[in-house]
Amino acid sequence: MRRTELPAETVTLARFLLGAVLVRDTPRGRIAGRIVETEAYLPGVDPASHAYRGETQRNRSMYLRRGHAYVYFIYGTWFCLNVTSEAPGIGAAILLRAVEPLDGIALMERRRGTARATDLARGPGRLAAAFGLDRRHDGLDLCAAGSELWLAAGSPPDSIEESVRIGVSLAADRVLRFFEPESPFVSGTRRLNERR
DNA sequence: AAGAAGATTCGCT
DNA sequence: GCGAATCTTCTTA
Repeated sequence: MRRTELPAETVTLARFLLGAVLVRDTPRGRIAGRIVETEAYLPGVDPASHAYRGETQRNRSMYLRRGHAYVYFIYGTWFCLNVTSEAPGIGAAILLRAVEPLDGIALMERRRGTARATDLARGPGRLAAAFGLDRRHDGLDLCAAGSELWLAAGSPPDSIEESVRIGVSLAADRVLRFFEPESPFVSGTRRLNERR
């Protein structure tokens, strides 16, 4: 698989990442999935972004140059993986919400405790769990040669659908979620043009 | 120092 | 559909 070059603007990157492949190379083998759902957390004024109130210990990685991993822990149980999206010093990122499992499916099944393909990585917490991601992966360069976790070129979706972001209470009306509408691996119930 | 909220998921009703 | 689980982080509600 070939590495990808990333576009330089957050929403553009959120759309670009659909169809790209997330890869983790572990001693037990390769885990890979095709990205089918993303959410943008914008630079500047975005009250829903972890970077809205400035840099803190937790969101430090969001300020890395585009193409780095920002992994955070939430609800006492789950990790979520983001791809940073702007220039160094600007806090912004794309949340990876769902992938279609491609490689390492047995590893994913073991980590997730299910064999149902559409439940392996549908939702950001499940995705990170299926890939075995945690704090160790925070700040990794997803475009670096030899990186354990990296982004590969894939196949672009036939079409892209948009909606409001899922699970956010602030700036809840902003249409910043992007997904492949035909994919059964997409999370959430808000599909197709729902823009509450 | 303490408390509330959170970019979620799962199981039960 | 609703609430619990579970704990880190930030704010001071």
